[in-house]
Amino acid sequence: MSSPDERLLAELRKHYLFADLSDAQMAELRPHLHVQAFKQGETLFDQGDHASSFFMLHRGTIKLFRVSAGGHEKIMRLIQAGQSFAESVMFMGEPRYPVNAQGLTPGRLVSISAPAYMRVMETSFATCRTVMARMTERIQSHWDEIEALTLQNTQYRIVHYLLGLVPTAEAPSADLSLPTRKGVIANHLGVTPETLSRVLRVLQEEDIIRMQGAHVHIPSVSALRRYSA
Amino acid sequence: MSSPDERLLAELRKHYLFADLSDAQMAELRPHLHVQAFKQGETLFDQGDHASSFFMLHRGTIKLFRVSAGGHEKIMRLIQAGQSFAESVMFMGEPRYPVNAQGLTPGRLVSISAPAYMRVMETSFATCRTVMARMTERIQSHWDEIEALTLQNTQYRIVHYLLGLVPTAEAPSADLSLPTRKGVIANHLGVTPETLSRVLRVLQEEDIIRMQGAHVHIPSVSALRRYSA
DNA sequence: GCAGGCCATTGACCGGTATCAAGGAAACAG
DNA sequence: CTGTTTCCTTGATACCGGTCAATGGCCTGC
Repeated sequence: MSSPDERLLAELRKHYLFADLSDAQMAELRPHLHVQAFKQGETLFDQGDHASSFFMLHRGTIKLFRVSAGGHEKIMRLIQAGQSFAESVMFMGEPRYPVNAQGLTPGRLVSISAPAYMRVMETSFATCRTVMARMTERIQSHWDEIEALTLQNTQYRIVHYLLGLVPTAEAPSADLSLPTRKGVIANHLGVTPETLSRVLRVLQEEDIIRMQGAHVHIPSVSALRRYSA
Repeated sequence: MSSPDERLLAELRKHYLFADLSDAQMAELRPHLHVQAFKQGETLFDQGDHASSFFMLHRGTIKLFRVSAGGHEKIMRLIQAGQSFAESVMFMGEPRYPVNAQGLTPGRLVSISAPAYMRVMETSFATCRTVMARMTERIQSHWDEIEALTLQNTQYRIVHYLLGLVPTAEAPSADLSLPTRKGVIANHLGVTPETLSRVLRVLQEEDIIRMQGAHVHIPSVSALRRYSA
């Protein structure tokens, strides 16, 4: 746990949470930022924990998840380097983390004091507006997920997940790497690893995709897109 | 389509969108508010429509829903009198409604010009903060819904829906009316009307609830709560 | 190089929920 | 009051995806 150096600070300013802040505002915030390393499998916080900070992930991968009464786990969100998470604790009367967070890999993150950031935001409507815009995007994506869970079958969800990983939307073909283990992806999509495996096999048998470990080759993105219609 | 009268204006000010505004701010907003009646079954907007306003429902019930490629419908949210909806269009670069909206009953609503409200919000951090807090609540409820869809069976979801309708959390027993038709509720919960009917029958056979049309009597709320564990 | 562990795959089976189809009850119009 | 419509209920059946169990592949550490 230490303060971020100049280099990291410069990187932070590219993130939407800090992009619109003045140098003075940034300086005010600086003492309330802390860098923290974590190990693979390390618990960062548990659902229900009292929350005074939110985070920006610098290196590594984190899963945000909930656990059912029956002990089953559902990954709500996978956090990759450069993404922030748990900003919402800023706006809670009794701030508690709504999910568990655990490192999927070792990594480093920056914790941001929620009250301190809130004070700065009070003097930056531009930041306010950006934060609200991001929250709106998240709400949209939740609606998309709820729609997919109720209206579409698993094959559709898996195909759409793959399409979401395609780097450039226009290119006719694509090559991509799965961002994490297949079991984790399956859980995130709300299916079992067995089902994911079976669907991917069908896609390979139909020559829609080709796989080699975590590497996926899509000869025709439009063919894959047609497949989910 | 007309301007709201004094009485309605006073009612609006109880709503979180207007509660923190000064008289001057309210006066500035007034020309950008419009009252509008709608009929049962009337479409208020379609998903993808260009959006320059959001709404506050004054009387009646509205469904926000999406339609799958196969023509199936999923109700994302049921709006009751006093609730606002589609505020998020304020924060979009290219504002388009993310769902369809249709009247389930006849009713009246107030439309609010998104850019006008945004201008006012710029001068009221208190309102900003409240809006962000509401968005946070919505995000939480989406997470709850996603968790329920992936981690819990339909009986659990239905029981929890009933528990959410109980007026006072403390009372040992409860009486309540379903807010709309059962088919609509079933769709909102992501099940078929047949399944809802069957689950409700089981709950009645086990003497957990008693039903008479849209009226539900719960002899023991804690027994019902235990039922979903 | 070999043993052990983790992860992915494959197969057999089961169960929950949707679907299809029919009947019944309540609301509504004439 | 009666016919009509809409909604709810009930039953029979099908199917998707989960669960359980076994195998195989890859990586790691010794």
